[in-house]
Amino acid sequence: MEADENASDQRAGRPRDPRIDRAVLRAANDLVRQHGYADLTIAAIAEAAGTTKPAIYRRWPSKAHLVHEAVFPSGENTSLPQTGSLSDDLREMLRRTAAAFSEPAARAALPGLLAEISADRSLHTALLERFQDGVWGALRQRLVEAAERGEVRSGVDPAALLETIAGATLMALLIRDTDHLDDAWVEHSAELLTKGITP
Amino acid sequence: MEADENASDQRAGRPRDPRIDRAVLRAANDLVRQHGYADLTIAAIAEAAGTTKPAIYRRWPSKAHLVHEAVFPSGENTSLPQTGSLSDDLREMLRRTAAAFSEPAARAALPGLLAEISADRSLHTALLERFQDGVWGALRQRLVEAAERGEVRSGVDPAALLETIAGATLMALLIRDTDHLDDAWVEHSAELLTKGITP
Amino acid sequence: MEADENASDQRAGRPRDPRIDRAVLRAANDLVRQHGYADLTIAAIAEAAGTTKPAIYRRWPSKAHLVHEAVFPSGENTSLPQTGSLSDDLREMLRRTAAAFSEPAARAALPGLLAEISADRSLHTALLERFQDGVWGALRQRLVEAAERGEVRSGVDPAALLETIAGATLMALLIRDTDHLDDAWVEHSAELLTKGITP
Amino acid sequence: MEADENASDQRAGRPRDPRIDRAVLRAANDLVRQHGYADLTIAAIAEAAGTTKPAIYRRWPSKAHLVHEAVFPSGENTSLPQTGSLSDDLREMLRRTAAAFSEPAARAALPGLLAEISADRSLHTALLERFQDGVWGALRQRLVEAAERGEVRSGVDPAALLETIAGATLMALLIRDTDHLDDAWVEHSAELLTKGITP
DNA sequence: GCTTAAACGAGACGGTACGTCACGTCTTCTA
DNA sequence: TAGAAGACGTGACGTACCGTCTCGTTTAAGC
Repeated sequence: MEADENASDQRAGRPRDPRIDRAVLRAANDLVRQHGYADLTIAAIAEAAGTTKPAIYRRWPSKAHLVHEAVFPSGENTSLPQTGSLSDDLREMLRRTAAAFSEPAARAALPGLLAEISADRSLHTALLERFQDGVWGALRQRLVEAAERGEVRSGVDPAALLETIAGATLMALLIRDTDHLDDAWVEHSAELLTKGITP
Repeated sequence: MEADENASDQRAGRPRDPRIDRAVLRAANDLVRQHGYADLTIAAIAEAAGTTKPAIYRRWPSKAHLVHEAVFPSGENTSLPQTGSLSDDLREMLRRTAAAFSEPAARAALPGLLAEISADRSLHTALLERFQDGVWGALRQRLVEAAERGEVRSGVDPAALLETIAGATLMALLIRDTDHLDDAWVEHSAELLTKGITP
Repeated sequence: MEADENASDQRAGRPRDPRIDRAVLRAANDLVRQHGYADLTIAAIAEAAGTTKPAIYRRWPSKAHLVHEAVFPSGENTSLPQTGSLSDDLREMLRRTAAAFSEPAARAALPGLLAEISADRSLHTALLERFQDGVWGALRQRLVEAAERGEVRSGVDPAALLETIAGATLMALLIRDTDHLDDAWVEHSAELLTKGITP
Repeated sequence: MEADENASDQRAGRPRDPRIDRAVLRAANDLVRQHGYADLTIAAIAEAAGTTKPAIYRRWPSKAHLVHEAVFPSGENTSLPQTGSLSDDLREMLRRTAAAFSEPAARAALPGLLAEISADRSLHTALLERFQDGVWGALRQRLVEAAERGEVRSGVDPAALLETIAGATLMALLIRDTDHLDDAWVEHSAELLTKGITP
């Protein structure tokens, strides 16, 4: 992220053991899926990862920072397939958001993460960036292109549309009993939003 | 929960002091607004209300049950004005949801409440009922009526629409920096959804 | 200790469980004897006593306060036998001090306690009172009586003599390898001090 | 410990920087005086000395070993002036012990050192040697000479007398509030012990 | 001049205890 | 029986310091 991290990346002192980073992220993902966010303790993560609490606190300032990284890894595939159709783009976007939020670890962690986000600005920023750099960025680009082609009526705010997609997905998962959102839900929601934004 | 409050509400022994109920709800509302949900403690509520922890636990089974009652009082005005226009109904619905969620205590408590809801079925039920009995019930009725008049295209699921409204509102508040959602947001969202559901 | 603790000793709220006090003191005494003062942890004491850390911290402000009470119980027999001879009094005093300091728990705890005493005024006071109320008070009285009978040369300071007795005993235990100070040591020290204070 | 410092002291590799030894000893002395033994950390000493923890652990095996060297430097003046009088020798001995123990760094460190000594044999040996080689050795010699001249009654154990001197001094400093022991204390104690050992 | 080996600064490491906090319950006395 | 008061077991918190280790970088002595 910073320019001075390339060449002489090596900071003084003993370097952090990257195996610990990986083991902790994996343990956090496992445990949050098994026990839920509230019953997740740093000590348990440390033990499952074969390390100690201080080693974790050296890397992440809080449980939320750790879990958000464990549950939404940054390296996820972000490229939307070329569909050429705004309707298909929306459908794919909904499918992906639903899939990401339904993934067991994410489903277990999201409500807790949202609670902490609303009380911690640094987390807020970190989580938003993680999504902007991922799937959402791609859709925003498609929307802009579609608008240029005249397929989107003027007055549609891309950011608001993304909020609606994410919010509808989240709320559906929170309210419904089901474990995941099926194709019918995706279809139904895509139709609603497509009709909502076409001229 | 309400069934045991019938005719012979009077149980043996000293009756509960209703002033404590009121003082606790008021204190919970104040404190959650000032310190947020996570930093809210039962002991602090008890002290601010001039009573004690056991007196609170006699009335509410957990912090979440108390706060959800303190933040979304059951006696709120629920009747939608007669507009006759589905578009106006939607707009009013969005306005009310945004207002309810933006109210300082609700804003501070909602994320925390959602986190606990997703881990506690009885809370889940309680919070949903509170909303179904309130504003959401009215809109559902309007939707059904509008559908009968042919103003809503077939295939629109009222429950999904409500989820979308609530989710979009919640997500906008979570993501944006602003304290409240302005009229432009309401207008924009109403237009999106109106177009989305009309035949 | 305070006058208002008699009649209405009962403070509001649930009273402390006296069995916990006893169990903790016994456990502290056991553990300090087995593992030494430095390796003694509050958590281990709590576990051995069948209780918890907060219950201990409610009663004693620090490990040192707890241990000093566990190792030098206040109810010890304090009355010196009537000997009528200053020399015998001194010998008995040395014997008792040596016995008290040599008792396994005391031997294990004393160096650590002294270290904490020198950094904590409240402990300083507490430990001194514990001894003044015990054996040392009796000897001081004997010295005064002997001085009145002319058996002690003027210029002898009772406090300094007590310091010498306690200091010699402590230092002998710290420096020597032996577990306890034998009769020969008592005899030898008594003779030194008797000759030192007679006119 | 000293044996490997003979002729070919020079081991392969970069030699240790003697300025670090001096800086660490000075920093330890300063810090123990300011903050006391318990609140003294190796990291703080390292920082104050402008070096690092490993450099310290390369030189001293533990905090106690370092502090005992920092607080009782080995090069102190040890020769007692020739008085020819046992009484004067005792007085001088008490004066020196009181001075050594009252020196601010020693006063702050002694109780903590004693606590660690009683749990670590190697420290025990090291601290005793430091004193035997210093002032105490001289007095022991005087006592033997005085005994040969018949100025000391038979049955007086030089070791026990030294213990009494050191113990009385230590205890006086532990118990009293004063910063140092004045001449009156020295006089009083010297008289007590002189009378105690003369035939 | 090159090699070698240890000291150096920096800082992460596993480990362990700390003292505190809030939970929700229980026990006492009093109203 | 409610209420005020406060102790209870439980369990996690985040921090601190220990003494060790692993880096990359000097610094001499010896070849």
